[in-house]
Amino acid sequence: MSIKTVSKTSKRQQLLDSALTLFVSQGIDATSTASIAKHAGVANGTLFHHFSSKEALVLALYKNIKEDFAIQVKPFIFDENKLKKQIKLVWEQVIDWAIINADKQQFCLQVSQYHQLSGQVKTQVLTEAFDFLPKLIQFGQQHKVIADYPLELMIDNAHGQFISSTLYLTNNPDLVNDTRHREAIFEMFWKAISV
Amino acid sequence: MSIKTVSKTSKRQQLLDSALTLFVSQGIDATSTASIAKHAGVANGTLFHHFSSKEALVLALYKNIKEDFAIQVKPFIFDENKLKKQIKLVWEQVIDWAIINADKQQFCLQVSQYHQLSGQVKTQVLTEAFDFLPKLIQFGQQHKVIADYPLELMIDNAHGQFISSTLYLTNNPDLVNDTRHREAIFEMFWKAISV
DNA sequence: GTCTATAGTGCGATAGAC
DNA sequence: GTCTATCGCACTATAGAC
Repeated sequence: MSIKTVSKTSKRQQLLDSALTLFVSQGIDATSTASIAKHAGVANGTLFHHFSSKEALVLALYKNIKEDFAIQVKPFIFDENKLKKQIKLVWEQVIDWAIINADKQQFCLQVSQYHQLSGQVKTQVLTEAFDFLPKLIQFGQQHKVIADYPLELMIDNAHGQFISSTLYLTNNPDLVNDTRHREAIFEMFWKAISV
Repeated sequence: MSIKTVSKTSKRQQLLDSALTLFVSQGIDATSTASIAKHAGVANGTLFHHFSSKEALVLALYKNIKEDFAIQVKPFIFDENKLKKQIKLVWEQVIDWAIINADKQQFCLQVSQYHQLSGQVKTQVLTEAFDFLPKLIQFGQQHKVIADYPLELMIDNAHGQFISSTLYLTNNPDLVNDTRHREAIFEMFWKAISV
């Protein structure tokens, strides 16, 4: 890897990092491309060399985050005898990721209401990154551990409970390591989706 | 009520109606005050006579919607012997409202990510309008029908499941009257919050 | 209370030198 | 690949006539 390549990657990454910081603190629309470049310590025009438009920057950031997130929490094998434990582990990992990466989680919520990106594109990013989710649910349904409600509905419900749980913990940081609250959060989720 | 007053109320309401339509189809930030005035059939400056700023317009619209919503679904008395039925009724009313008023529901989601309005103001609107919600949950907990998880957590969880359920039905309009799906939606919610 | 006209600002994106 | 400089446009909010 040449020095040039390192420099290239670096400026691009600096722009992504600065964009995340500013988007989360000000909102996406309220953050100008000029302010992102300034915060990243690069020139105005450099941003448009790496990203063809502001929308393209937002999408690239969104994709990076969701793909990293999915890789970190993806379980590789399903074990029918330990399925509840396995799902609990995934659930706790997912919650922990969202607490530790509160800024990235917040940005993803912003993107969900960012009209300049089409719903189709956003859905595609999600379904490609989280392809293991339908498999895990169907596996649980086949082994009579997960209730057999419609698949899409269960995914949306799980997503909704994930978001509300992480918002709750982010707004009450002192409860992140409180066993009673963490157990209650998982219990509600588990009772909802299990047989 | 004089003709003048009627006319005043009318233009103001036309502005609110047009704002809702344009916000939902384009996003709040992407909708200019000029385009709202044009859509409402009034002059540019008239908007700023009724609302001191764009933010004030957004807040007024948000308050109107949340207060109307809360009034429509608020139960007046709690009956310990029919509590599950009563909660199911409220739940179905709440879901039905969000489906019928899909634009208003969508706008509320946009507001939740609208940084120009402080989180404090938004929370205040919600807690004042939905003051019956903590009372209902605590009543259920006292009568051993609702699980005694922390109150705020249950409210957030219910809110999360409400949002995911209405998104699911809005994206799949043919399922709105499908009994299997509607039952599954309530069952997940009920299992999560009940003892 | 409603209008027209516009002030004043800040934005996304491009051009062209290095 | 990075920079400086800037174009052209759209926006919020105000001023002042009616």
